[in-house]
Formats: sequence, structure tokens, C-alpha cells
Amino acid sequence: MPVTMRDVALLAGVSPRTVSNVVNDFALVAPETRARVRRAIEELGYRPNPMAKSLRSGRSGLVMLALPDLSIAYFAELSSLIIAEARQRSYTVIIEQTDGDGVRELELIDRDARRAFVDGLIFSPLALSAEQLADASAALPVVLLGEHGAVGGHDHVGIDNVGAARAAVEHLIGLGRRRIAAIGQQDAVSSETAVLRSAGYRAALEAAGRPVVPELIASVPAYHRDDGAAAMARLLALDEPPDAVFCYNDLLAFGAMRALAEHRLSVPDDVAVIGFDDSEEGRYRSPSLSTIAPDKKALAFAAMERLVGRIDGAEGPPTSQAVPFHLAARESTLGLGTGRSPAGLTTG
Amino acid sequence: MPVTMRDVALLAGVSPRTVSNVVNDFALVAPETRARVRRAIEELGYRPNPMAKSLRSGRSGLVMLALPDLSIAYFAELSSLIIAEARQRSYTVIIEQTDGDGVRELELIDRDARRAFVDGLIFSPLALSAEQLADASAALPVVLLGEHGAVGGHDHVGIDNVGAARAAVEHLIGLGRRRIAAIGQQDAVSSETAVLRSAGYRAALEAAGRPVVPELIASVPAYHRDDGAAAMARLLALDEPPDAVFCYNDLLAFGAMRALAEHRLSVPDDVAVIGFDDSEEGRYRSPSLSTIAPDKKALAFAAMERLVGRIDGAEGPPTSQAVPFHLAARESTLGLGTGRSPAGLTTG
DNA sequence: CTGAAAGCGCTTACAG
DNA sequence: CTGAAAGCGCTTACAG
Repeated sequence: MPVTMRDVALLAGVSPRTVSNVVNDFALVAPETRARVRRAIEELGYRPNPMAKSLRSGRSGLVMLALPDLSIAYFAELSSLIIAEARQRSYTVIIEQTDGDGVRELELIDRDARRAFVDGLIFSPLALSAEQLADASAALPVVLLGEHGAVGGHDHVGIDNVGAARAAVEHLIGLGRRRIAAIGQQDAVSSETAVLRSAGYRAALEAAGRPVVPELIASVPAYHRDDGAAAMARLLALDEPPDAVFCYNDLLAFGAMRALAEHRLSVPDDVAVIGFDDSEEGRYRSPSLSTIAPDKKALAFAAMERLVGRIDGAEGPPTSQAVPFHLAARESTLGLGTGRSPAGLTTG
Repeated sequence: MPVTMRDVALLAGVSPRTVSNVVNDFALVAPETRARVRRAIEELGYRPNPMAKSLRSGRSGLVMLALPDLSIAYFAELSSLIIAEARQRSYTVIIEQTDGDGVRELELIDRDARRAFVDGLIFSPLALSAEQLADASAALPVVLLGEHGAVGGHDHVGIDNVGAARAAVEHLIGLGRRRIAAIGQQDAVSSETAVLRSAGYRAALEAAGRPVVPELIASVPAYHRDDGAAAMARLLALDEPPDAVFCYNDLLAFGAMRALAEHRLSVPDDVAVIGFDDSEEGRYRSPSLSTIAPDKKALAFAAMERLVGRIDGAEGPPTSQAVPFHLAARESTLGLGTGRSPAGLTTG
């Protein structure tokens, strides 16, 4: 039998009301009464039952974070920051993985989230279209992460994807690269990420008066390392292979770099590579990976800030907030021995 | 006002008892009654309140996973598998990060876990000693992950650390390496990982009749990439630098490889490198990283199996289960162009 | 096969 | 400053 508030009340000779007041640091409790209650709590080893508290208060202090796959470094790093941020605010985080499966994503947003008694949901959709997201009303506060805007009445936090992609490609153009490929287009699935980053890629080329060459845009079924490697291999088999490649995420870039190494090609001498996400892995490769670095900490902060605001009853129309990003230019575009190494060692 | 079971009962003209029976697929409910209740549920859009259910049943369906840091690939990959495994069993996972902070670890095990109304805890301690773990009785089922055995009455799942470390070093010896260094010793903090892997390192050398050279054992404050890079730099500054290095995890190895690259040294020609964990990152580097590969899926399965068993009331003394591991020999020890590439491309 | 009733362990207007 | 009482929304012996 667990010790209940009633037991404490009995021992301390007060009502449960007073025990509750002491436990929650409420109101004015007479110092002497407080001390007596404290002693009773201590003596009995009383622990409040959080479920009863949640049932009564209607708050669980839990938020759900739904994302494609935790084994992808970008999501792992983001989750780490969101959990830390949640902790600051006395929230606890449940993580669910969707594997980028649309059916699962729908289930999550309009069934599981309710079921798991969470107070709110931070959701990074992959397969769902804006329309589907708009239809899925979750009946609880939702903050969308990623490429969609504030659709379906949900708040949104992300970065300027088109602008970031454009910056990446302009970096390659600025380095004098002539045939700039892109890896990350998605044909089979609807992918907002692919659409926006391709738009940025095209915008950069067009602004520079360069042609957009369809054969240089490599499609991938997903955004994993092996997809990047396979796509790079295809690009290298072209009559005129590229001398630079913009990968829509870091994993694709790692795969591409691996494929280049297997072809005995040098990065960046033969092919410059730039990624997107700034996962820590890229900073410690040789060559280190140039990439678009979203401010993940700002992302985590903004998402929790918005979500907690809504949980606490904030009114107003859905907002879409863009956090900053910057271009991290490293060896995979600039060349070896560029500046200080990420390891903090001076380069030989 | 949320729709309650009572509302459904009223509309369907039955008692809450019957609604509960229908919702939970219980007992024998007359087909006709069932249909009527179903219709009422549909019409009102009724959703059971999980908190009330949990309060009543004493089960939340939540398990907590406490680990040092989700942004470390090994923990992210393991978490991903544990979440998937939990989902199979209709459990949901809360993740807490300890940052390897002993105080936080203690808090978690004997306070937060209770507070978060979880049914059980999977805990990967970093700073706590066996004694501290033994003292911290969590009052809820706990499965320990990692290097400690089944201490403090908790079940345990892990791999044979000494054997695995020994296998790694024997691999290097078998390749004819003469001066084999180790990176991962910990002087400042008590680290069971360091103790066990150092023991395996020594055992392998002694079994081969080799001396254990203290200056070749590099200590690190933590197990991150930069620690590995700094330690490698120190080893390279020795009068007689090593021709091989066993790193106690993959991150240290990545840092070491980065430092070697900055010193214009070749892996494995100048220095062979082997890690521990088999994170996916290592398979796509060039050279790819040789490493000890614990069977993470088996780890996730065994941990959940044990935990759910205890939650369901399994009796018996605490168990300590070792899951298999294998040595993944790749380019960082064998040399480039070894066998099939991890990217599935034939090496040129 | 189904109902009336108690109770899981809290919180919180309502009194005083 | 504190008590008596109702109630959060379920589940579950106890009856019938």
C-alpha cells in the first residue's frame, strides 16, 4: 500500500487540504503546522501520486516530440536540446518515431498524442502534406517543426529553407565551381524539404545566370547516407560529372563523400561538397564538411516557448517563426588546412 | 468540457460500466448493446481519459529511459531501438538526459522516475558507482544498461566489456602492430567503462607477452570527439608514437582520426585505429572505422523484455544478461579497398 | 450480460 | 490559517 496524503494528514493531525498546501508550497500555512506536516511526510516517506494530481489538474507536465527517426543525428541533436529546454521548464518529453510513415504520422497527431496524456506536441512531419496537416486537428497545442509553415492552425518554427539552400549554392558559385549538382530531390514521395531546397538551388543558379541542368539534380528515395552515396555514384557516371554538389542534408553529404573517396576523387579539389544541418559528425571528418547550420538551440527554445505558451492558454492566430542559420564554410569546399581545425589543433 | 464516459452511457442508455466494457473490449457485451455504445462514442467523439485510467489501474504505460546524452550517436541509436521495441509492446518512452552528472543520476533514479508516473526505468548510468546504484532503491522496476552488473537489486543488460576490449586489441596485435595505444582511461572520474576496457586492453597485451607501456594509455576527461583528438595529439608527441590505437568508443576514435589527418598521417598505414560502439558514422568515413559492434537490437530487446517482465510482476533475483557483440574489421585497421564498401559500391 | 456504488489519490471552491 | 466535501474520469468487486 502506498502512503497517501490521507495517511500524512492523519499522522499530522490535519486535513488533506493542509497537506496539499504544504506539498505544493501553497498559501499561508502556519509555520508550526507546516513543520508537523513535513515531519509526518518524512516519517512516512510520503510521495505525492502524480497521476492523481494530473487527473485533478488536467495537466501532466508531459510533451510529446514526434520525429522521423532518432538515429538520425540531426533529430538526435535537436531532441537533446528540446529535452534540455523542456527540463528548464519542468516539462518531460516523450519521444515517438514516425519513420517518415504518413499513416503513422496521422495516427500520432490525432490519436496517440491524446492517448499519451501529453499537454502538447512538437511535431516534425516528413510525409504529410500541408493539407493533411491542416485536416488533422489535434485537439491539443501543436508546434510544427521543419519545412511546412503554420498550417492547420498549428504554430510553426523553422528556418528559411529557400534562403539557406540558396546561400549554400551561392557559396559554391563564389568558389568558381562550374557544374554544381544537387542531391536530395524526391520524386516518389511528396517532400516539402526537397521542394524548398530545390527552389533555393535553382534560384541561386538563375541569379548567377547559370543554366539549371536536370541531369545534375539527383533524386533519392530517402535522406540517408547510402542514398547520398548511390546518388553521387550516378552523378559521377555522367559524361560530364559535377565539380560541386549541394546535398540537402549532411547524411547525404557523408554518403556522397564516401562515394567520392571510393572513386579516388578528392574533396574539394575534384568535387566540392556542402551539406545541410551541421551535425557534429561533419566537423570531425577529414575533410570537414561545409554545411548550412540552423541555430538548433534557438529552434528548441522557440518551439518549447511557443508550446508552453499555448499550453498556458496563449491566444492568437498561429505563428510561423524563422530562427537564424549561418553558412559554416569548412574544408569540403574551402580545401584542407583552412583556418583553425574544429578539433582545436592547429593544422599542420 | 470533454466528453466523458458518463455522457456516452447516458446517450446509449447504459451504465458507465458497460461503456467501459466496450471501450476495453472486455467481457461479454451483448452485440446490440455494443453497437449502441459504439454509435454513441462515435457521435460524441468520445476519447477515454488516459490519466483517469492510469490512476485507477496504477499503470501508465510509460517507461523512462535515462541516459547521459542523446546527442551522442550511440545513445541515439540505442534509444531509437528501445522506442521501437517499446512501441511493439504498447509502451511509450520518456527520455531524460543526465549529462553524466552523478547528482542528476541519483535524483533521477530515486525521485524523478517516481514523479513522472512511469511504470519502469531503463537506466544507463555514467557517474554512479556500484555502491551508489545499490543504495538508490527506486521503488519501481529498473533495468541497468552498460558496464555495471546487476547491482542494487536491479536487473542488468550489457555486453562482455573486458572480452570485447580484448578482442579489439588482439585484432591489432594480429595485424602486426607493435606499439598499441589506448585512449579512454579516466583518472578524474570513476568510470566503470574505462576500468573494464582498460582491463581488456591489458589482458590482450599480457596474453601476447607484450609489455603494458603506461605512456601509451591516454586519459580523457570525457568520451567526445575533441577528447579523442586531444589525446591522439598527445600520443603523437611521444618520442616513440604508437602505430595503433584502441579507442574506448567511436567518438574518441573519430577525434583521433581527425587529429591524425591534421598531422598528415595515414590511417591505417601509419596508425591503425579501432573504436567501440559501431555507430553508423564509422561505416561511412574514409577510411571506415573498425570497431566493436554490440548487438544493439538485442540490447534493446533484452532490456524491454526484462523491464516489462518485472512490471508484470516477474519474481526472482536480479539477472545480468550479456548480449552478443562482434568485431567489425574495416579500413581503419585493414586498409583501404578492403572487401565490399559499406556504401555497397565496389571499391575501385 | 448489466447496474449501482465505491474508490484510485489528489485539488479546490466554499465555509468558517 | 484550516476543515469538510465534492469531484477529476475512470475501473471493478459485488450483486443480480
